Order: sequence, then structure tokens, then C-alpha cells
Amino acid sequence: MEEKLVINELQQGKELANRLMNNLKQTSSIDSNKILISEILRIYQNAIFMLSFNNDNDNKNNLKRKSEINDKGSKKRKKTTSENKTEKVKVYVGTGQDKNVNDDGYCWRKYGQKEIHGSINPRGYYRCTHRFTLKCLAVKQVQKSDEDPSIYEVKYRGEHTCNNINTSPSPSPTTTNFSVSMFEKRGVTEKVEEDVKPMAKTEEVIISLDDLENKKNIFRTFSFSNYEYENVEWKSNIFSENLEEKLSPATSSSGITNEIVNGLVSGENYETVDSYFSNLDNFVEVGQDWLWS
DNA sequence: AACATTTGACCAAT
DNA sequence: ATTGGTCAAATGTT
Repeated sequence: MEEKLVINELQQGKELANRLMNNLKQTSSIDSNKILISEILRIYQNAIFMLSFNNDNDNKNNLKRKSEINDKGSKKRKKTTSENKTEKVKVYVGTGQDKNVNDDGYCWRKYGQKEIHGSINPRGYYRCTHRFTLKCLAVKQVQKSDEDPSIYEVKYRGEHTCNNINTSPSPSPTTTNFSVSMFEKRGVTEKVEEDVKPMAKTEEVIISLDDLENKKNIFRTFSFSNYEYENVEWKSNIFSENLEEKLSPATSSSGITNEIVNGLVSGENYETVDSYFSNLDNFVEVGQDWLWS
């Protein structure tokens, strides 16, 4: 049924793209087009995201072996003893427009930063602010992608037991900024939805925003398949199909690009949306640079 | 004063 | 010896 979610996302993405194409032929408001493009980008990112997690599941057994063997060893790792063993990890990829990647509804406190071998960008380590007051053991790692500086890879580990005692009027615990991330760059900060809605002047835009709410719910309720915490680079887990590719990040990013382009291109007809956005690189560039500047 | 961040040291695993 | 994750003192911010 996760597959159905992906298909649903892609179908709606195509529908939105078609609508955008019609808008472009006529003289629609720029804002309305921007929102459509944002939605399309977000939908495809969601779909890619979902698919990549399915791939992780496929590889799960291969990756699992090592740590299981290790668990039988006599050595234990430090004080994490209590819940030790197989910790669950959630990973999500946000765009650079997630101006504040940390703003996921929880309060985090940075406790470390490391240069990672083979990576250009350092990895930041965050723990829940309520670690000591409420014994909330959730942690996360944030690392800017080397391949695409506009992408942040965030790895979550451990469950929040703090019930998210907010220090600020921010989203509910289950809300992520992912769904609305494309809108953030324009705005002044925090109140993303409120920044967007005032520009909902045309009917087109209003419909899009309604869709947006639906998408947010879909994405929010989509349950990513957790997988065991492994030594294999989690960044590559997201983008690679096989282990060989994981070891050569240079090829992996282009790998997924080609996959997606192949999926999008359905013919030579220039009038189709598919060919209009036949190159993902341009596609992404449109979303990130041309869109808001 | 009470937080948060930075950053080198420390530790476990390999 | 190397690496990734965490600690904690120093420093910064509110």
C-alpha cells in the first residue's frame, strides 16, 4: 500500500504539471504558477523518498548481518545500555529551502559536530532539549549533502518521550516542515502557512493550497519503514540501489537522476509536460533558483 | 543567571 | 591507528 501512496503522489504530480502547462499557455498569475511548481517538486520528492525507503527494506537483510554478529560480542557500547541494541532510525531529506532544518517541531540542542571521512560537510549531532529533565533520549544528526548543498540529510534515532513540551508556538509534534518546505524561502520565518495564504488570490492558488493540506496529511501519515541502524553510510542508503554504488557517491547521485528522468520522459512531443521537464537538473534548478529570485 | 553552541578530548568499535 | 559518537569546558547568547 506504500506503493499506492507513491503512485498516487506521482499521478497528482502529473496532474499538477499539466495544470501548470495550461497556466503557462494562458496568462495566469506568477504566484499561482510558483505554487504549482512548488507542489510538483514536493510531490516528486516525496515519491522519491518513499521509493528509496522501499529500497532500503530490500537491502535490509544484507545490511543487518554485521550488527547482529556484533551484538553477540562481549563488548558493549558505553552507557546507552538501557535501550541499546537495535535502535530505530528515521531519515528524511529536506531541501535547502528548509531554511531551518532543525525546525521539525521538536526542541533540539546541539552537542557535537564531526568531520566525516569521505564527506565534505561536517555532521551535526543533536539531542532532545529535554534529555535530562524528562529523560527524552531522542537524537538526530544533520548533514548537508555534498552532492547538492540545497539538500540536508537528517537522521533520527530514538523516540521522543518528552511529549514535545514546546518552548515556542510551533507545529504539533507530528508535523514536519517537509511538506511546505518549498515555500519557506520567500517568507520571514516561522509561520509558513500564514505567509503563503495571503497570496492565494486566484482560484487556482486556492485549489493548490487545499491540495497542499491533503498532501501534508498524506505525507504526515506515511509511515517510513524503519531500518536498523547501520555502519553503512546512511546518506548513500537513501540514494543507492546496491552496495557498490554506496561506495562511490559520485555515481550514485547521477544514478538516481537518470532513473527519474527515464521515468519522466515518455516521448518526444514537446507539448507534453513530461518532455517539458525532461531534464531533472533543470527541473530542480527551476524550483530552487529561478522560482523565488 | 540560564540557557545554547563550539570544539578539542575522550571512548568504543573496527 | 582510524573513525564516528559523545562529553564537557569554554565561550556565546538571551
